[in-house]
Amino acid sequence: MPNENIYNPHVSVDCVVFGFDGEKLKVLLIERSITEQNELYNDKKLPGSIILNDEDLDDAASRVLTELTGLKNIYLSQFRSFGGPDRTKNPRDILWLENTLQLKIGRIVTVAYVALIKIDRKIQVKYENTQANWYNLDEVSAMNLAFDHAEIIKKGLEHIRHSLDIEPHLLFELLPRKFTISQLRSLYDTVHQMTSDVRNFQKKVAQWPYVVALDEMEEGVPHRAARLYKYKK
Amino acid sequence: MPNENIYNPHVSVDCVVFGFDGEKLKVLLIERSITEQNELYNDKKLPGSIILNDEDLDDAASRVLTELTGLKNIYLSQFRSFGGPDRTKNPRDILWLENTLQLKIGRIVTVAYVALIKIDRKIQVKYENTQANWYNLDEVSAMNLAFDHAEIIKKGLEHIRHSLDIEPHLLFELLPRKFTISQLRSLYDTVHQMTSDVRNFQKKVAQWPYVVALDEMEEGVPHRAARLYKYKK
DNA sequence: GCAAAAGTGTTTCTACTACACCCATGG
DNA sequence: CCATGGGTGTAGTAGAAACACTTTTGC
Repeated sequence: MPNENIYNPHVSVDCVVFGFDGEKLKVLLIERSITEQNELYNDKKLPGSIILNDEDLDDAASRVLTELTGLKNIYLSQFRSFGGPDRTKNPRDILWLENTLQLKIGRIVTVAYVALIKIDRKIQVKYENTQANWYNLDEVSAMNLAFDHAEIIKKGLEHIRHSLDIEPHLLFELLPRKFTISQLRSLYDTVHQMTSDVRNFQKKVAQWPYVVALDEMEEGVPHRAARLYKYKK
Repeated sequence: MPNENIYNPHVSVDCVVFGFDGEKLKVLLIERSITEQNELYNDKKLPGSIILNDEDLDDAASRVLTELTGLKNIYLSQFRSFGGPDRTKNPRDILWLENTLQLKIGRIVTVAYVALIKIDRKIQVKYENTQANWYNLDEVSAMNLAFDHAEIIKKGLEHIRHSLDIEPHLLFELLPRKFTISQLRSLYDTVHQMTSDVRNFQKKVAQWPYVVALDEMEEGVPHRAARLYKYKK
């Protein structure tokens, strides 16, 4: 198998890519099709890849994201590795791996990353015959997912909630460059699983020096237009 | 090489084991000796191991700790993986690995754990001809360490400071079963890199329901004896 | 009796909570 | 003119911070 000199088939990276559509947190999943005993089987998987020889883990995760979205400068953070000996034992997953990689596969330890992207950026969601789509996080538990990807998403969500809690700057990775306080509050509430008071929230962001008001208003809304703000590091 | 059926030589675990001696945080390191070109070379390394085939990552880390200390029920938490392609390229490290494991070694991705242990427990610090010792964390940066273990310790320290901050229960993993408020405060201050006020600290722990006063006092101290407390979950 | 650490209260300040009404705009 | 979401202030509470002296014990 020629790929053995290019790939390290013992370690992979997987990315839990989060977005925010104004109402809910979403995760980017790749559609997967497997023909198993002449039956076509569809499920989803996380964007990921086994690592290349001589490739650093962070670089592998960046590569996956760039190939998937066409974007650079995405917030990306390693959060956990998954290496249970059973995680690559589902026959469907083995079949898919060996077809995709043209490699004999044993146990794969995967290093998982979370990424945050602005869902409004027109991302190229196609990559090597794969189609990616955004899904609400609360739908994910009812889906068929490859490997232990359901578990990875769950842990990734916990991790990113915690990160967004202690590091509010990261919230702006999920919002458009220009946003209203309502959008920010909606995101904040979603992340913290609460409904915060409008006035108290305004006070809170007023003392975040990195949220600056613009001389611009929302347009095309059927009610009073809200002021736009931007994030300034 | 016969070990190939037992070990997975592509993935390892390393444990950053923290202790507290009453004054400073310490880390447990293993003395390593290498004979290189007829010269004996000494340095230190983290306790660790490549994983066994069909062994989960957490199990591998537990195994390392149990073999090292003889203890079970140690707080242990995965915090990060390190997989730079250069981390196993130092000739000294390669030599040591191949001698120790009797295996040809390529790149190894390591999954790092932090562990907390009560330094007073008489641990069996010997294991397979290795000798382990406690070192102050501020001395570590000046030491010769194997692989990228200096980096791993640094990241582990950051991680455990954060964990101890958001989860005060973990402080008691580092203290003796019976402790004084001073000891607890000293640990707290070390972790948080501050010097807290004595009275405010007493008030704070008074409302921690899991710190309970005992009917016992310190003994053998050349001043007023302090009350002893215990941690009750 | 003195050195050394234990133990104890009050005040201030700050951060978070609760709560209700008028405003601007599009249709 | 009405429906929809935007935007504003005050009072109360709870938790953290500042701050100094008396107590106990061994030597």
